[in-house]
Amino acid sequence: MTANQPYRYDVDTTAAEVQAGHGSIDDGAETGVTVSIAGRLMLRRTQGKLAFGTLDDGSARIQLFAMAKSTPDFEGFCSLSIGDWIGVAGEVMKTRRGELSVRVDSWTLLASTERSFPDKFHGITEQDTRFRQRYLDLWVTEGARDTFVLRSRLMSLTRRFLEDEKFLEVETPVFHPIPGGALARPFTTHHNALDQEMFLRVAPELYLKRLVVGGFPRVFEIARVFRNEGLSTRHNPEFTMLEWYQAYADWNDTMALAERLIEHLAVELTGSAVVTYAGREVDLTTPWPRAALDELIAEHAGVEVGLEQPIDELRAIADRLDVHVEPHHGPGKLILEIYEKTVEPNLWGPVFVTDYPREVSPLSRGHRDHPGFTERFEAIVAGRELLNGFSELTDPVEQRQRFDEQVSQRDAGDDEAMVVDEDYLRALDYGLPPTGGIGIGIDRLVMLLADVTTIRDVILFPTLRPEVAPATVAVTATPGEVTVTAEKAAEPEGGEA
RNA sequence: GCCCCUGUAGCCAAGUUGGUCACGGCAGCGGACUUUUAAUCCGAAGAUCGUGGGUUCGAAUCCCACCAGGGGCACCA
Repeated sequence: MTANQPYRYDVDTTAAEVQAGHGSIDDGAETGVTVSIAGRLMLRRTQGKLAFGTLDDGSARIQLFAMAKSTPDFEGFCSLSIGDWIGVAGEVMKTRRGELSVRVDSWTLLASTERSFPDKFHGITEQDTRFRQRYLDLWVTEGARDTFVLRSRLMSLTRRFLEDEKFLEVETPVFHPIPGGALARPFTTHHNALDQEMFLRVAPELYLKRLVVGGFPRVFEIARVFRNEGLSTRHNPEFTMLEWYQAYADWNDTMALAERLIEHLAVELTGSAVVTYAGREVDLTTPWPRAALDELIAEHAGVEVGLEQPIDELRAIADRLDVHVEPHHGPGKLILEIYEKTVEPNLWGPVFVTDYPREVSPLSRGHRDHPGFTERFEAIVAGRELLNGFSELTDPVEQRQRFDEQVSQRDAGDDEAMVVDEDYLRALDYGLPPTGGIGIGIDRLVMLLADVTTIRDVILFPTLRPEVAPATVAVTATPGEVTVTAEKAAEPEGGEA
């Protein structure tokens, strides 16, 4: 059928526009308005000399009304398959039963489906089929498209918001010679020509701050980042992080801007600053409360913790609270672990948790009046960590010390600890002005505003094991040559690769 | 990485104390039908029961291993 496939088709409206423009006409009435639309045939009801179809063009569904006496190739129209792409031109009218329809005065098959579409009523229930064949899921699962439309609008609104604040959108490398900017295990890869091991970025942070050094005082990036960690309803190995850096600003400015952005997105996308997530309300109206991490521990766990306490005492508290402890954990890490165990599950938010220990915040500037802690904050919204920011550490000498501490932690067995980035230190040597910065998990923000509880419902193609065994797919080391031997792999298509 | 659950035609789905057990629906195929709405009606067809072993006279059903997915735990955002 593709042999006769037309090269193009003139479309002049959408199903949603037809519904919006003519929904109120009388039953059985005609409008005199002729439209041309295209999409997939999702339902079909033939009835002798009449046929009804349901066309979905991605915007909405609209009924097609065909009559043997006026529809060209009526037999052919009746034998279309569910899932076929067609273009239809005809008058907008309403049937006697009051269904707004486009009368099929002419129609064109644009593409036929060679595979049966899923059950027209039940759709797809197997989760992996939904993710692997998202192109079907988007058609047959109620609301599946809406989430991704919301995601797109969120991206667009975010860009506009930051641009209005005079931020410049930039793109920084995905291949990093040194992984940095977050405490996370990276993916590794190899560049043949350079014979160089490379890391996929775990965060764009260090490059973005280099750009502040370079004279862009307000920069942001919507960055796909990669972390070699487990999968869960809240984690996908590749995910999207918004980061921005603002010169001459501190963490207070950054918190204020972040809460304002999120309130703005909620109002624009859901119509209200009060959103419902998993059946429970979250009021995103600014300002959000701020609470120091050690004070929260005192409040929720009833214990006083401080960096001046002997490490054994902290270990004892951790043990008593059934907190997981590793030998290489210092006092700051212990306090963070105690917080995550005793406080975080009880927070719904929104709330800015502030004052993280220096030991676990190697890129954050020391707190101006809370020794041993930093001007770092995370926001908990709907019970989840949504963002992480701080007054940036600008002093190259102290930054080197922090890197060295990270190296010690790595040597002590923490494989998520950072390594020294000499070029970043060199950049700091040239002077980084006071700067506030932040990273916001975009996928989780979409989950919040779309009210979905699994990250796989906000990522079009989430990471899954391949359907074919990896061993059957061989990628040669020769540049430009990729050999795919898997049985189910796509057969070569003609034309350029 | 650990624990629990799931896997029956393109899709949905019954059957899991082992014995006409492969029920049924949608889609597809053939036919009827001039206002349907998951259209309806009639007819014919479609299944290595995730894969591979094992137990048994007999396995979708019991056992083992493996593959894939989901949920939870752990780690992170």
